[in-house]
Amino acid sequence: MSGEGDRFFSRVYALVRRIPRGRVATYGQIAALLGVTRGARAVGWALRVLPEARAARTPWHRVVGAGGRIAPRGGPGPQIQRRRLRSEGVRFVAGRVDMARHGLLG
DNA sequence: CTTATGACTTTCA
DNA sequence: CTGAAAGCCATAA
Repeated sequence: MSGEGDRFFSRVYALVRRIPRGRVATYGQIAALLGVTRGARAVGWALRVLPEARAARTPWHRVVGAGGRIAPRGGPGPQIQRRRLRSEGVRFVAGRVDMARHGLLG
């Protein structure tokens, strides 16, 4: 198979779209769920190039770094992400998402 | 095919 | 706790 639907990026978007409101997943977890144990950076790349059209229906803000850290990057991204998560009831502890409470297994 | 890139992660000092 | 260094991956050029 080699259609766009099989592209790694598309699979990342599809999985991110399944993250429930009020919950978060790490880049590494998403990569692992896609069968790429150490593809965290690739997941980050996928979200970095996330088309604005898809962004509207993709809860990209529910993807955080290991330990619940908001991935630092240029622009207002981090601030927006933090605000959206808080509006969903996600709790932060010491500037990091409380993974024990909002992580995939929490 | 070879390099470069980046919204990562882990390890070590 | 901080920060640097190295490892890893899918893409782009």
